[in-house]
Amino acid sequence: MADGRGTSSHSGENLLFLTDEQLRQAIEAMFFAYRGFTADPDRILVDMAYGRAHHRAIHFINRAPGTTVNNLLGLLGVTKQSLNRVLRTLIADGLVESQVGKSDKRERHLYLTEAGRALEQTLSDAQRVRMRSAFRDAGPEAVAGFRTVLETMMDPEMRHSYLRLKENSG
Amino acid sequence: MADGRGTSSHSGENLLFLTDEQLRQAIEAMFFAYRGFTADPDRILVDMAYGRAHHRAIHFINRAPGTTVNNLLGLLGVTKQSLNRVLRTLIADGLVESQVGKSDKRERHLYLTEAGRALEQTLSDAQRVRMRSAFRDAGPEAVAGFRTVLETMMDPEMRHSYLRLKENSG
DNA sequence: GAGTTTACGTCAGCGTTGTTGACTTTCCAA
DNA sequence: TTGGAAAGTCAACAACGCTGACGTAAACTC
Repeated sequence: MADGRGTSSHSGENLLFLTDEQLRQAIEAMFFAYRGFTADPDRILVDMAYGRAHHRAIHFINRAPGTTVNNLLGLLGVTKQSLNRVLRTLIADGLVESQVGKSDKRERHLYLTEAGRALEQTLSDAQRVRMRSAFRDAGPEAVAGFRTVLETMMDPEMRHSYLRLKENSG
Repeated sequence: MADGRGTSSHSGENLLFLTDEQLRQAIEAMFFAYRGFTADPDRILVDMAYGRAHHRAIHFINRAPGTTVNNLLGLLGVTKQSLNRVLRTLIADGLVESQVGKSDKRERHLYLTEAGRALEQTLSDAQRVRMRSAFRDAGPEAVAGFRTVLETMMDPEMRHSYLRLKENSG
């Protein structure tokens, strides 16, 4: 493995395909691309007092309106305290509304306000511009492959969350 | 745009293909997949006193041995002070060696020590396991598409750095 | 009905990693 | 020889993760 030729013991095209060098390049591509992926919303957020964590919270509240704090915790993969710090400011700033649950009053259901939806739109528009142009340049087949690989790269739990969101939104 | 049908004004398959909903799903896929992407090395790093920033520095020093601090700065996209904090600990711990430049003595050329290479191997092995398995499951065509989209998603500067690294190692 | 668990909020403290700003040292080049 | 680039350092700060502890209310379970 340390010789850079890969651990694959298959023959034919698979050996070429799965060399350590190819994988290393993909790792770098992932790193550089993710930088681009977050760059546009980040630029918008610095002008406000918000960061990437706020963007993520807003994104998922928009995707799953009425979601509970616990549910959101699972999606974001952070601690309650970490999320709370973000939610507190968003609620205080009138971007997010927290409603006590009807059937279970311990739960808080989260919704974007009008202002919250506006910010979400601004942020996701910015992010989609880059995605759309990359998708257009790469072509439909490349995009299909892109999504397939991303899905298989997720942790199983996250894949489950991802697919559930996908189903509930068409 | 707010109606969720996309900004595309083209007709035919492109309209279906580039809906805001499709793009939104891709954004989520990118988010969840990146979490998986970093999860394995992160697990190794917590046991040491290191974080993701150390991993990135080690990765690129390994990829471009003898690179200068300034060069590394550009690749990582962080400030000199931020990188310096990381490099200092890596040098103190004997994982990275800093050599004064011969032609230009202001420059420091960075190399991994034996111990540094060992850690790099451990980290990238862990990261490659997931990539390799995702690539195998998704198949060669999906992988080609994956890489195409990632490359078109990068900022032009980053794409240039990426391609340069690729040439020098491919 | 009492005791336990669950959901949520909060306080305090800490670590990593990013930022600016100011300053010094070294050294190349005009 | 002087200006400026490269590198390093110090200080201060912010975003955003974390753990641990504590409190409250509601829901459950025996």
